[in-house]
Parts: sequence; C-alpha cells; structure tokens
Amino acid sequence: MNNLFKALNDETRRTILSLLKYKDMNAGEIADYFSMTKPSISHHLDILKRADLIVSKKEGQFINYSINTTIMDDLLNWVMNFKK
Amino acid sequence: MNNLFKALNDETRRTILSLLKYKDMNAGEIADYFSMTKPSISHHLDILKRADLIVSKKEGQFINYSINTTIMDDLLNWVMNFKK
DNA sequence: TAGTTATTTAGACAAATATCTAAATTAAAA
DNA sequence: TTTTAATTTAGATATTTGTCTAAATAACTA
Repeated sequence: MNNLFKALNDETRRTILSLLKYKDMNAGEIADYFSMTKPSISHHLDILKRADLIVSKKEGQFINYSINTTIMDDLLNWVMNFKK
Repeated sequence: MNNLFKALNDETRRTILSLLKYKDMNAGEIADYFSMTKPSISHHLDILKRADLIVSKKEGQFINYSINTTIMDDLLNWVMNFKK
C-alpha cells in the first residue's frame, strides 16, 4: 500500500495514468505531453512501475507503457473499508 | 485531490484513520497509540484535517477527533474512473 | 561501421516532509 | 490564583522527493 499511495501522491504521475487510460504510449510520447525533461518523466514512470500501476514492454527502440488497473482494486478495497 | 493523496501518503496517518474508524478519540489517546511525540501526532492530525479526512471538536481541555468518511467518496470516484 | 534516436542511469541540488525539543495556549483542579 | 494537564505552535534538523544536466545504453539507419 505504501508504494501505491506514494505513486499516486504526485499530479504528474496521476496525469500519466489518465493518459494511459485511453491508450498505450511510449516514453517519448508521454514526455512530450509535459513541459519537463525526459529523465524526469522516466523517473515518474519508474515510480509508477514500482507501484505496479503501469507495465512496460520494450518494442524495438521504444518502450511502451500501459496502465494496470488491477492494482486499483487494492485501493478500492482500502477505501471501501472506510465506507463500512 | 492533492491534499487528499498527500494526507494518505503516510503510514501513521493511515493508521490514525483506521483507529478513528472504530471510535472517536482525543489527541492524547491517539498519541498514546504511537511511539512518537505528541507534537508529531498533532502535525499529522493537522494534515488529515486539512484534507477533510477528520474533524475536530474541542471538549473542555480535550480535542476530540472523528473521521469524515464522505471525503472518501472523492477518492472512490477517482479510482472508479480507472475501472471504466 | 558510424551516426542518430529513444530511453534510462547517475549525480547534484533545492524544496518538501517527518520528526524532535522547547515554548505558548487553554482549560481544569487544588 | 497557582499549578497541573492537554494540545498546539515554533523552530531546528535529517531525510525524502522532484527536477535538472550530463553520461550511458540500446537499437535503428545510412
């Protein structure tokens, strides 16, 4: 749960997730969306990956990222616990 | 959303929430539960309050804290957006 | 093979965060 | 009214975090 909450505690990372919700993107496409350097975005992708919120797959010289919504179930369950 | 995710991104604060889930507690009772100074706990309570996750009510020399689960709905909706 | 492109890794640095001790505030009790 | 108790505020400090530039890695292209 720690990694999950940590990953979600950043606006840039939450935006990345909402981008990937609509379609898979490679690292460069994601970086182009932000006014931030590629290394910074790479770092955010790493944190999202560590939280299992996204999955990466190398395709040629590109690295494709896609969202993993199953991990959201953990969060869903956590929240539901407070709604009785 | 920022304040909410920030507040939840800490094990101590999440534990405080799960304590308050069962019964209201005053600041001292909450602090007694942890091996941490009262000022530190007071700071955590402040962050939870700013995120509207808890509510405080002064009763005599005590300050009673209770959970506000309605704010969890925001989080619930946010998560649901990813589960389509 | 040499050069270009996509991405990450490494290292530095400023800002944010969690914690502490000491002091201030507020209310009850003696 | 003086003291005690509950809690917060203030200020200090070490750690974590987000961002950057420069360098490294890996794969495509001419």
